[in-house]
Amino acid sequence: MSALSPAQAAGRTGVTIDTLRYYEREGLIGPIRRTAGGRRQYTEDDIFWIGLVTCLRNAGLGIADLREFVAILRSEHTRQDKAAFLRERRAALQQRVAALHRALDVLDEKIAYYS
Amino acid sequence: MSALSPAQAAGRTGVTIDTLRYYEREGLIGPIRRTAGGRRQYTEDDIFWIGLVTCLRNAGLGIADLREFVAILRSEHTRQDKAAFLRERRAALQQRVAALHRALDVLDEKIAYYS
DNA sequence: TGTTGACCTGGAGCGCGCTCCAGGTCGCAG
DNA sequence: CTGCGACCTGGAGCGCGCTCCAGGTCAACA
Repeated sequence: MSALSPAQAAGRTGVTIDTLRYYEREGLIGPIRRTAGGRRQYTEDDIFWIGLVTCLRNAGLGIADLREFVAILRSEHTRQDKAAFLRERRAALQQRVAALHRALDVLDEKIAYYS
Repeated sequence: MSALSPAQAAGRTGVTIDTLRYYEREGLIGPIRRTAGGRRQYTEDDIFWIGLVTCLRNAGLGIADLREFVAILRSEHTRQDKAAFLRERRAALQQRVAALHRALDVLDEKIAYYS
């Protein structure tokens, strides 16, 4: 069973070791399995989940958002509740996409002006 | 000539008075014209520019980005240079759009799973 | 002219999301 | 067994983007 060291996990995910520990403290990932001596051992599942979290972070979700995200997906809520929550988050992201497109339009207008 | 008080400017733009002053200090807007007594008087042009800045802020550009943006547009650079700079910024925003779409895809997958 | 409230300035404070540090532990290589 | 580097913890520090505050000024109105 492949177990990755913190350094390897960091390499695979593009996230620093400190940030990985921070995410774990904040409940965004893990808890990560430990060796007898207390060193973290990341599994492929952990790596996958970290990728998911960073994807959502890159999209602008905050730490608190992600914590709620993780908490709900892991909870005993019904599938319907989970889906509803996800759809709500999805709508929030689409708002951000809309804001981005407004900014692109502004830029395009300026570009046209200077071209 | 319509001159707006700080409170009116804030109301029109949806930005607080403190933030307006902050943006001015940082060189993102203005300098705003003053009365003999030192009070700010915002013009319609100022309001328009503030809208542009907040649009770009909402899209995720940082204060330093905006400062550079303003500096270049106001500079004596050639039209070509300005257009090139704007296109570069545009590309960066599109990267953000792409990141957002990746997150939307992730969410859609989860939604499908729970539906 | 006096009161009142919006405004002024400089600077401190704050929440977020890391990032770094000190002082100690683990575990492999020699 | 020793050395050494990767890892551990708790906590401090930092850059960003505001936000708030104290102490003072301006201007409209009674």
